[in-house]
Amino acid sequence: MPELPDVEGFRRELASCVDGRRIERVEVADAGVLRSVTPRRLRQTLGGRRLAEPERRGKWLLAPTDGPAVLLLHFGMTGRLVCTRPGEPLAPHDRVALVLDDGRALRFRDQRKLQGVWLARSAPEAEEILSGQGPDATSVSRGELDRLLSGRRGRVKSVLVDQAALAGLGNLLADEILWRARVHPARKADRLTAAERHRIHAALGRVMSGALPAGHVPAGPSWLTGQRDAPEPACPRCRGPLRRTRLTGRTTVWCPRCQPEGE
DNA sequence: GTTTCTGTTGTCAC
DNA sequence: CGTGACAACAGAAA
Repeated sequence: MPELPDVEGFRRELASCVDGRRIERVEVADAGVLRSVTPRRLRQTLGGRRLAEPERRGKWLLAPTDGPAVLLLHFGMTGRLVCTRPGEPLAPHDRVALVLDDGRALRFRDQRKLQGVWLARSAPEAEEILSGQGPDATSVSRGELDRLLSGRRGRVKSVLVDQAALAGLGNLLADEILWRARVHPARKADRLTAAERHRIHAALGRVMSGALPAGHVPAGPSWLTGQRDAPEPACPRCRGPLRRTRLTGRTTVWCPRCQPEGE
């Protein structure tokens, strides 16, 4: 699921669910998702507290408590947040539940447990966990992106999905952005022209404004993402066949006509 | 029935 | 810097 827009959706889900409620208790169904905290400390730290306004940073979700501690969530490939009604039975992959004082619960549901739940003792400790991330993809300026791309010798797609360079983009979004910008994903980042870098920045903005309100990468007919899993994927722009290859170990979809390899 | 592959996330060794 | 293995798991493909 989660790339930046999905996490933005989870942020809204968390905010509306927890909304001023007290956490009555914490249930850890599978401690395998706990990363910097024991079940006991999670229960003791969060029990009786309220969560403040949550914030998204790249693919991370931060939920400060009304104490010094900060809850951090990372969803990996299969994680999500759900707000359940009182008495809702535990779903197979519910790993952690924050049960609220009205019986509803915020649940961290995650099949594969590739990432998980962190608990920082303080705001600076939370920042420490996030350090090393590049600027958030929603707010990167044209100049910043220019410098970022110009200074890297790897392929442009690898740079876009590198969280240390730019935070928030994943496999689908990177393909979507490059397709809209008409730039081949395997182009060397430092050999892009200024015009191409500009197009990437513009496409980034358009893709974000389309995906953020939706809370996921849209798969509509005008989106490359809508074609990803089709048996014979066709370019929504030129109708030509899309190609599927592997780049940096990830499936990459692009249009050979709209995104020529050369130049 | 069983094995193999794939995947919206990462890290690590080479 | 790039590539591949791996982590953990389900569902589809072979």
